[in-house]
Amino acid sequence: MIAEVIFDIPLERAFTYVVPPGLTVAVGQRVRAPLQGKPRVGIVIGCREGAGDGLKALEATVEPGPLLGPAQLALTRWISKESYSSWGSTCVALVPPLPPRAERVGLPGSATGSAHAHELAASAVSEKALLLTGADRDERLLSLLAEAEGRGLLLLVPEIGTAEAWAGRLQSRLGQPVARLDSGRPEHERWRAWMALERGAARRAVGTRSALLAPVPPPATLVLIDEHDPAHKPPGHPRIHSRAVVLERARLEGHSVILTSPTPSVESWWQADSGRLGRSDGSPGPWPAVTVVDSRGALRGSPLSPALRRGIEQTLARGGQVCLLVTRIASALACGECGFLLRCPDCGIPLAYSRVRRECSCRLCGRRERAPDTCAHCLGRQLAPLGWGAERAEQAVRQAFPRLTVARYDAETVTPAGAPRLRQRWDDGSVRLVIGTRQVLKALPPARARLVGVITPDHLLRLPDFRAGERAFALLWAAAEWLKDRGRLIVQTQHPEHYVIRAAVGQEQAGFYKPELRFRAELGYPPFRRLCVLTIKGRHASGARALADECWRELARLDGLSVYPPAPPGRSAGGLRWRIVVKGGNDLPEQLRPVLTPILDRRRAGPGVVEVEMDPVELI
DNA sequence: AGCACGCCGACT
DNA sequence: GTCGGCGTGCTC
Repeated sequence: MIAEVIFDIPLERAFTYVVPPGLTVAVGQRVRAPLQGKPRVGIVIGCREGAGDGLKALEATVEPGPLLGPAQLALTRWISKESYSSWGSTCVALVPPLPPRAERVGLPGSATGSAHAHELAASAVSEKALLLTGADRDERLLSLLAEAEGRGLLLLVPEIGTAEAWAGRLQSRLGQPVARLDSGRPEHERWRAWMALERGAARRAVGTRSALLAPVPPPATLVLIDEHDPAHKPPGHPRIHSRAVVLERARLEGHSVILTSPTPSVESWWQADSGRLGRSDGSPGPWPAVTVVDSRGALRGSPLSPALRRGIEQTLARGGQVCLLVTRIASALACGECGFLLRCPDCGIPLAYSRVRRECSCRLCGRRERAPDTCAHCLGRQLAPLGWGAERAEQAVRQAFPRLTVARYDAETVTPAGAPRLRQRWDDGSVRLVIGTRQVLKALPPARARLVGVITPDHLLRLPDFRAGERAFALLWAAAEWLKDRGRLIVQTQHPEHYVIRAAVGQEQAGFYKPELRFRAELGYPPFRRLCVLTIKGRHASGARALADECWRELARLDGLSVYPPAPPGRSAGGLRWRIVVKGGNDLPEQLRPVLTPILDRRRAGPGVVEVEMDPVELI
């Protein structure tokens, strides 16, 4: 007996092993096999009769039966083709963690098969998918799930923080235990939860990304919470949005889908507009009093306009709490004389400036360097931070309110372990004012908050990223929804007439989606066309340039695409790194395949490497 | 001659 | 992704 196995490596090929006597394996099963002399974990994708002369032998099976049925394997193949991630890395990323040592199946093992190794649905009978918006969406979701009592359920959240709350809510509403597959739980628990689903001992699960393929019996309901959240396309392989996977899985296996979001992605809104997705808007919900502060000509030296400063003083005097929102953690460093913006010489994006550490760092390549004293361009000495990142805003607020206890909440300052401590200090009122990025709204309860100040969303509105408006809209809407009608929302902006600002503060969704869809249609952005970004990295500037030109020439020969010429990411003259943006139709991955496959297959044999990002969430 | 480093092919 | 073989070039 011979088995074909794929591994977590960036290669499309499978490796062939002989199955030793006493071991039984099936397609979809997880196994250990030697690769480059060391045992590694892979997935069996094929079995056939044969002697297997000269082949190495499988070492062991990990579970007694397959983890992935035919339908899930077909889905992983689809994900791999859509995302240009190898089939092996796709499969390995989407199966549960390894079992605890005691539960491992050694030699010999027996293939028991799973309770429901799902076959492909005979006819794709996925009921119409539903998009839930509105302030009461969670409650309406729970009602829908209660009506579907007895069906399987897989509820996917964008990050671990919300998994616990959802598990609790489901349990108290539906009255049955919910399997936890989110990465917030220990590995052995996640493995056991997956196995319980496999056996049919559980049929409801809450999870994060790695639970996308969890075995729920069809027809089940697949729920994607906060479908607009960029966290649904996290770093790492496979590079694909969970929304796309959930919709395709439902089609293949015959599940139904519910997407929820206060501010749906423009893609999903459009799907609903064109009838491919049902939309249920629910009630608009309570809204805060909103003040839009026109900060044109102001805000040079302080993140606090007089109106916001007064608002903070009054809120504190009445015993309320304050949340100040920034749109990014770090500021950039710019020359006050010539306007030169300090960028990473390799990557071309502005370097993040930390005044505390007196250093600049690159978000892409991780390069760190001491903050310079003089401008490399004009030799001027007026280098100053640009924009209100969390660090700089915090310093300014501490200066303005020296006797106030101020806390900062963002990915850089708060560790998963430190979050409960801050939450405690917020709950007991020892922290009266918190400055943070949008995650702060999920981490802290709004009960005693009476003021939210958005320092400014202008940075988002001016980014050369077609999704920036959507992100600004989502931030403002989330801030208002958090506060409800308990307080005041103050937005400082130099663009008070911008449709993103007007729609958000006016609690009027159509005011955002209508002009946004028009803009995207005119310029050929999603959902009207699909995007792909190629990043070309070379060891030498000349090689990188040559490879970028080659990619560009080859792509330009394909029909039905718009291919933009190679450009350094960001605005500075690059060298080692180039970026090519491609626009195409719904089948963009297939359109690109004849050109990309030979180039990707060369790997490091060429003058550089090419990375493919389909459907990018941010273009910066 | 001896070693460090970087490049490149191979992985069953 | 990761390992190891091998060539270039520098040092003792």
